[in-house]
Amino acid sequence: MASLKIQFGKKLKQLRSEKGITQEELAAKTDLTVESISNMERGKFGPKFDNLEKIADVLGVEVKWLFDF
Amino acid sequence: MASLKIQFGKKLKQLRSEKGITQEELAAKTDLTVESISNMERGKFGPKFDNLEKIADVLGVEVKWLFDF
DNA sequence: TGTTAAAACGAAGTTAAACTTCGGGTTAGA
DNA sequence: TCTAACCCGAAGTTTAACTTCGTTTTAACA
Repeated sequence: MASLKIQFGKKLKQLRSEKGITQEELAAKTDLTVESISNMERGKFGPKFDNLEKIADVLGVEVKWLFDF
Repeated sequence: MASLKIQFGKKLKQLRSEKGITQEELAAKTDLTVESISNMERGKFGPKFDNLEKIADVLGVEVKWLFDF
């Protein structure tokens, strides 16, 4: 079973794609860099708590759906 | 609407209580201190990603249920 | 009332993971 | 080709998570 970071990354990428927004747009709206978003989607690291909330807000989903896998 | 840390903290406390385990037991099984667990439950800070996974494991729930509120 | 376990709480210091920056490489589509 | 979007590694920075120490509170119980 893949690690939580990997699973979270895949879900993040999936939800972002479904919303039709780019990594750059997500980065801008969360005050993060594109590299950080990329790293999250590839499971290199997970977001800290405050950014988890920001990401969910921008994607327009509840946090729990980022962990629905 | 309460912040994510506050909501998460309340949910953590609720799930831990339901399982009938103390903060000390949870701390021991997650390699954290009692103070850290206490701080999380009171919304002072959220766990980092790796510890989020550990906490869910010890409580015997999927991560997403820690964000179900 | 007195005792104890469990948890709350604050302050101050440490650590490590999140995050950035820089550079180059890959993929997919027009 | 050309370009937008994304991948990827390495090295440095930042800051929130985490610890440590100490005190206080709460609730349950003899």
